[in-house]
Amino acid sequence: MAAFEPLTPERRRAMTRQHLLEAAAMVFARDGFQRSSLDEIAATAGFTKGAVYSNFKGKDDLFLAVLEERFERGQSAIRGALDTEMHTEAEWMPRIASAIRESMWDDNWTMLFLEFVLYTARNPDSRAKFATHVRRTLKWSEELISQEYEAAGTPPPFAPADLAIISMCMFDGLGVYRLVDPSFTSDRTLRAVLHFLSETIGFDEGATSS
Amino acid sequence: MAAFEPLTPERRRAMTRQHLLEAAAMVFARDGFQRSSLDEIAATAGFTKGAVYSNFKGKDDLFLAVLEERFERGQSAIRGALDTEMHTEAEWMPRIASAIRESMWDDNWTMLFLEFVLYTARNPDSRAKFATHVRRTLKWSEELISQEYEAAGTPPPFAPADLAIISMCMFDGLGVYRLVDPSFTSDRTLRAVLHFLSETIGFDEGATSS
DNA sequence: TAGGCAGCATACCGATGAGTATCTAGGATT
DNA sequence: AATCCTAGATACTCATCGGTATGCTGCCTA
Repeated sequence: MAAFEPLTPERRRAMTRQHLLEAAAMVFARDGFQRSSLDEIAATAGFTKGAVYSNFKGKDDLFLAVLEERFERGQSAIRGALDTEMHTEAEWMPRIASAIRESMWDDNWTMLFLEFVLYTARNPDSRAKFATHVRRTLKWSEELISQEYEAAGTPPPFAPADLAIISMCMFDGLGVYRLVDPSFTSDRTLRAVLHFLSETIGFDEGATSS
Repeated sequence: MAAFEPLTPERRRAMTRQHLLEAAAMVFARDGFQRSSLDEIAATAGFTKGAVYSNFKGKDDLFLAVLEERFERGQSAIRGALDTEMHTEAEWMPRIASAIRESMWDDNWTMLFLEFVLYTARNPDSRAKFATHVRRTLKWSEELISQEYEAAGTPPPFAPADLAIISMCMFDGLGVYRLVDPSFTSDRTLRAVLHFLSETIGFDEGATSS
C-alpha cells in the first residue's frame, strides 16, 4: 500500500471517494445507469447515500466522475502495455493480443463505455468532454502508427489518422460483438484481425503478401 | 397504401401493433429502455397503455418485439441496396457509402442497437436470440464477400468469415463513434475506410499493392 | 478540554412508472 | 335487432429511487 501515509482527513475523504467511484463503475456496468440506485452503489462501497452526496453533486456527477477516472486509467494502462519496443510480429503479437483482451475487451469496461456513449449522446452538455477523451485516445493511436511508419521507413499508404480511427473502431466494435457472443472474438479471429492490420498498414517490412 | 384492404379487426389490431412498435423504437432510442415509459410510448402511437398490454406481455416483450422487427427490416434494406451488380470502384463506392450512412449510421438505429446489446448482455435469456440475428447478418456479409472473391477469381488472402466480422465491426464501431462526434465519420474518412477495405480485401482486380 | 466542524448516517418526501383490475364501445355473430 | 366479445381506455396500487433535511460522531483548533 505504498509508503504508509498517515491518513489525514483529506486522505480519508479521497479514499471514500475512490471506493465510491470503484463501486459505481461496477454497478453502472452491471445494471446500467438508470437502473443503478445510489443506495446500492453506496452499500457496495461500504457506505450510505450520504457519502455519495458528500462527495458528488448527484447521480449524474458521480457518473461523469467515473467516466473521467476510467479514461485516465485506460489511457495509462494501454500506454504502459505498448511503450516497449517490439519489432517482429512474433514478438508483439502475443503482447498486443493480451493487451487488447485485458484492457479493451473487458466486458465491464465495454458495458461502461456503451453507457457513456448513450448517456453523452443524450446529454449534449457532457458529450463534448467525452468526445475530447476519445479524440485524445485517437491522437495517441495516430502518433503510435506514425512512429511505426517512420521506424519502418516506408511511406504510409493510408493516412495515420484514418488508420487510427479504423483500428480503434474495429477493436471497440469487436468488444461490442463480444458482449453478444464471446465466440465472435476467438483467438483465431483476433490473430486474423491483428495480422490483417499489420499487413495492410505495412508495419512488418518482410510481410509475406497473401 | 397497397390494394385497399377492407380493415378487418385483425388488420386493425395489426396496425395498432405496428404503430406501437414504431413509437417504441423512437422512444427507446431517444430515452433509453429504462427511462422510456409505456405511457409515453402509447401516447406517441396515439393510444394508451391499455393498447400496449393488449398487444404485448409487458415492457420487455415490447422491447424484444422491436428488436425482431428492426432486424428484419434492416436485413432487407441492406440486401435491397446491395444486390445489384457493381464492378468498378467508382460505381459501387457512392452507392455503398450512402447505404452505410442511411442504413447503418442512422443515429436512431445505432442507439437502438446499443440498447439491444446492453439489454441482452444483461438478460441471458434473450441474448441467444440476438446473437442469432447478428450471426445471420455476418453470414450474409460473408457470402457477399465470398461471391466477390469468386467473381474476381483471386484466392482470398483472408478468410471471408474473418473479413465479414472485421468489416461489420468497423462500420458498427464507426457508427458508435459517430454518436460521440459526427465529424469522426466525415466523407473523407468513410471513403478512406471503404478504399482501405476494398484494396485490402482485394476485390478490385487492379489493386496496387502498397 | 471545550467548542466547532466536516463527513457520513438516518429519516423522510415526492414523483414516477410498471403492472392490474375494471369498464366501455363498436364490430361480429346469430 | 339482441347479444357477445374483444381491443383498447381509465383508474388505481405499490414499489422504487433521487434528492433533501437533519442528526450524530470523531478529529482538528484554540
